[in-house]
Amino acid sequence: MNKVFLIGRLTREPELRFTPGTGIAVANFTLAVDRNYVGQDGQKQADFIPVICWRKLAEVVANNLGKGRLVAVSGSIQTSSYQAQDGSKRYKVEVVADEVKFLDWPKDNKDDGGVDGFYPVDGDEDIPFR
Amino acid sequence: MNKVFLIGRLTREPELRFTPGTGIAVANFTLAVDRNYVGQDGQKQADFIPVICWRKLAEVVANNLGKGRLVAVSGSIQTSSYQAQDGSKRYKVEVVADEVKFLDWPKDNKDDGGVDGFYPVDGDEDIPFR
Amino acid sequence: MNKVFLIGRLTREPELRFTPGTGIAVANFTLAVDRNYVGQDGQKQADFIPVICWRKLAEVVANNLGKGRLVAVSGSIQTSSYQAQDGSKRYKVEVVADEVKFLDWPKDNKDDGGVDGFYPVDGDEDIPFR
Amino acid sequence: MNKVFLIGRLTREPELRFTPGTGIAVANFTLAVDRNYVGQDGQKQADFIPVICWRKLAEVVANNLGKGRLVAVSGSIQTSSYQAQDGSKRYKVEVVADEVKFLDWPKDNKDDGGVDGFYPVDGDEDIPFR
DNA sequence: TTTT
DNA sequence: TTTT
Repeated sequence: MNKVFLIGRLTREPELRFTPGTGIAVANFTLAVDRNYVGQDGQKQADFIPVICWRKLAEVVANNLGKGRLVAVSGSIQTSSYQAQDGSKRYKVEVVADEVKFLDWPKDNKDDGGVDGFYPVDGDEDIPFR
Repeated sequence: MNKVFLIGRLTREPELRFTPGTGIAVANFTLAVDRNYVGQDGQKQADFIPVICWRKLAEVVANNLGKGRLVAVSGSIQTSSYQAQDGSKRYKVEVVADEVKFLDWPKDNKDDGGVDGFYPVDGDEDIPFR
Repeated sequence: MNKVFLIGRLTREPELRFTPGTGIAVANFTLAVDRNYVGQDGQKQADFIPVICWRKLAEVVANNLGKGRLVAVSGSIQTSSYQAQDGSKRYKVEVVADEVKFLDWPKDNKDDGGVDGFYPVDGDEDIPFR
Repeated sequence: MNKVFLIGRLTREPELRFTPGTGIAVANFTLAVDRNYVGQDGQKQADFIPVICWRKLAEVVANNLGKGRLVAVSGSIQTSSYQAQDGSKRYKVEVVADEVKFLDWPKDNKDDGGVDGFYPVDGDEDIPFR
């Protein structure tokens, strides 16, 4: 069992890429998740969690989310290792999202029509994926 | 919201340390969490997740767990940054445990007496903490 | 381990009561949580989950939330049994909240001033409790 | 979002049934989940949570689990209403499992062969489902 | 109706 | 008895 639930805001635009041979969509973003407590010396009060998602979910995320947007993410923790430029082994820990739920919608958003009624209004729209 | 649930096995003995000035106990271990799927090319089938715990929980973990033990962990994801030896900034992602539940007990364990039947057998013992 | 995470909307005002002798605050509400799928025959598309909370959290909830508000709840499932009016034994299953995070704020809300910008806007406000 | 994680023991054998027309497998069981705290007056220290599962998972559960077995369940809370015998409306709250992980294996178990190597040993075996 |  |  490996389950994660996060609610936080994107620190920047998601990055969308495609796997070289197979052309599968991958999106990366960082989620700023506020801590409930404050550091005794005013230190960092948020965790900045790297999130990755794949395929249809990657595209929905890349096409609909931007810096500052509030989302809920469910998924799991994935670890991997890779070779750094200096040849040393480095370890990566990130969250693989399998659901991303939009929890707000920009107030100044003008585009509130949307094709064929699909439109993530009021955070009550689930992302179709997989 | 920042919630994590893991079930897996310790890859080695937990490391117990104490904070310099204040002497607060900290334990670190890595949890091997099996994936449900297998890589198409026989790749890695487990995630190796760094876990940290504090105070009483750190001591209970260090005194009772060892390599191969099966546990359930609940907690949250914590990120931090630090200076690497070469001066570059590096990022760390780990799980801060706030509950660790023992789910097995070594079969070859001889010490199965304990006062008045109190003994963390069968994974039904909750770790008192905080 | 007994952990629950929900995101949904209140179906009505929370009910605030106090325990008879001790005067401890208790609040009850129902959370409508949309399902991701639709019934093949247009059946119910939401679960209506009973939630209870205690003490300070009960008061914050009762004083700040109303019908239609979007929240995230973390807690656990609690079961109990009781005597029905006809003397038969009945079983109750509900969620005991230990965190409630506000995820929206009513649009027509006039009270958006607050001292020095502190105001639970944008779902980024954590409920202090316990 | 509607997510549940439980670790507990079955209070009895699972019940396996099949839907009337379509013959889909359904299994029901109750999970006894110990509470971390004790009632001030020695009250109940466990929650008895109704769990339902479907199809392949229902069959695996019914064929492999019995009273007292320790499992981890992930799933969601589902509510429904029905007509009681006296005509009154009654509400049901239960957990729909989508993963069940075996965490122990009976000590006195003689049947440790199993067809084609499939055998839930050491709690490290995931239930294949869906 | 409750498990260890 | 159900929310948007």
